[in-house]
Amino acid sequence: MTSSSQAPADIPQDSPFQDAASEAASATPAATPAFSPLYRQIKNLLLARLHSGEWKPGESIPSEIDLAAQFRVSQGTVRKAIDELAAENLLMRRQGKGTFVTTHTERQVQYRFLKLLPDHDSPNDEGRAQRQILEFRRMRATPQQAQALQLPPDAPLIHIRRVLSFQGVPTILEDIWLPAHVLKGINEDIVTGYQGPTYALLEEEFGVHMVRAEEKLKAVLPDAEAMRILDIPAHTALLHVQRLAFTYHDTPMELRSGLYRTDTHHYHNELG
Amino acid sequence: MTSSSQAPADIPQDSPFQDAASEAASATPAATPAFSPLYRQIKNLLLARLHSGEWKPGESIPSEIDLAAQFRVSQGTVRKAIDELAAENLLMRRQGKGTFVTTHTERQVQYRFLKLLPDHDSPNDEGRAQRQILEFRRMRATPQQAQALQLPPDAPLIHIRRVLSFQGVPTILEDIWLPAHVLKGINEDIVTGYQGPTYALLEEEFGVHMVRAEEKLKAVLPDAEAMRILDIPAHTALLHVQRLAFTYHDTPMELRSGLYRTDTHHYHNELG
DNA sequence: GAGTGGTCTAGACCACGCG
DNA sequence: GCGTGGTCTAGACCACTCA
Repeated sequence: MTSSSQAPADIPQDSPFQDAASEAASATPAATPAFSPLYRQIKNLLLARLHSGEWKPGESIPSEIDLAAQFRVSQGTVRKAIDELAAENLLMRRQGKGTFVTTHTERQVQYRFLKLLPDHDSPNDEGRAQRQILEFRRMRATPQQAQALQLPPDAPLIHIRRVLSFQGVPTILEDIWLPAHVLKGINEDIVTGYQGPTYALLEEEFGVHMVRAEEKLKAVLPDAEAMRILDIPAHTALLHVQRLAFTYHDTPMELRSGLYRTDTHHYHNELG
Repeated sequence: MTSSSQAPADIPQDSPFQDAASEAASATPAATPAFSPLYRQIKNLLLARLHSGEWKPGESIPSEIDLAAQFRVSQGTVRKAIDELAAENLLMRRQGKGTFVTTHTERQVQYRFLKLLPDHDSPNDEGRAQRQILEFRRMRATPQQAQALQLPPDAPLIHIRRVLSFQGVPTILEDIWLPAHVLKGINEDIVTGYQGPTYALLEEEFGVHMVRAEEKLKAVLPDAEAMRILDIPAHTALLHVQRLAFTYHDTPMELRSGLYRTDTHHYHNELG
């Protein structure tokens, strides 16, 4: 192997590594020098294959040695690429078993994005929330919604309104908006009948995998409907949580607006 | 030290990389000793030196090659230890320059733990918050406080009450409790006179470095005093943020209780 | 040009899960 | 016992910073 380039020498010329490596190595005219190490290019290839659905949530991907052979790089380089994807919660490593595509279906990580916890551990845990769908309808995006979801104006949306109850107490009133075009065949029965987290449903039925989210929190007072649905008096302050959730490649895929009761629960956050 | 042994000279005898002979010689405890890789032991040694104050915030630590020589391990092993510390925001790497101890003093990361952002980017940013100390006093920990801070009952605390204003508008009313025994020589003038984040003060004056924190959020209504200080009507819901901040080794060092106005600001959070 | 972190390799071996 | 991820080494070279 030549010492002039770290790129694998015996890769055919149409290999993406050839291009990427020589691009980085050759004196780029101007604009973006933006050196991209080999492991990051591998990472992007893995990302593309994840996004393409070649490996589905819950499945295992090829072993590090296999991938290293496929890409003609060393195991260490593949390893570093996987490390980053694991750090972003896209992959999960299990020693002795393999590397798996993250899923919202597994018990372990089912409620990754739900930060509301009971103030005191309830002895009778009941597992988790009970869901009740209040509304399911098709609508057109408002300008704000279209902008947030990066959709054209008036794009068709699915709107779901629901209540989550813990131990029989209605605690979260939530509106969810999703782009209709990615949820082919969705209907109220599917949503109502599904047991388990919304993101698990999206994953299983529509191949939409939520990867990360941003939330904006405010303290608010309930309107008449929220008072009624959550069964609370007017002077109960609520936590308003607006969420924008993303799938691969930072594509926004869900808008969510929730009202959380915080008299018996709290929103938990870790600061690093 | 010969090169035949994997065990570095400075590492305690419990290194799992000791050869079979010494492993057999040392009495292995009954309970599973929970295998700890070499790089994690290195990490703990670095952590100890950080905690000891040998390397102060803002300073650089020895180069990877130096450390590798000191610990008699390869650069890659030191590197992995530093990687983890950098991921935990204890160290910061700067290519070409060195590895530095994280500090709350630097502009870049000054407000790491403040998640309250203006709803709209204000054209006149003003930099950051104005602080006003309302109260500084010594007190004894309540049972709850003592428990949270892992202190003996009635342990002496410093209590600071203050208001943070953004662009002249009082926005955060905050109570801070700190163990008095680690803040030798603290007085009201030091606190009042200091410009900059509280954690920068603690770092510079008392060598206390906050590393991470946990927050519990609730929506509440203001009491009379909060209404007066924040200049808001009774029907303004506020975000109540209770924080427990930790220094090295997960030692709790600060208890904080804040009321945030969220009519013009919001609490921003990223979910991974 | 010297020094630092960052990348990559090839090979060896260890810990773990499972049939 | 085999295959998987996980650790560790030694050495080479690249990218960046600064004197």
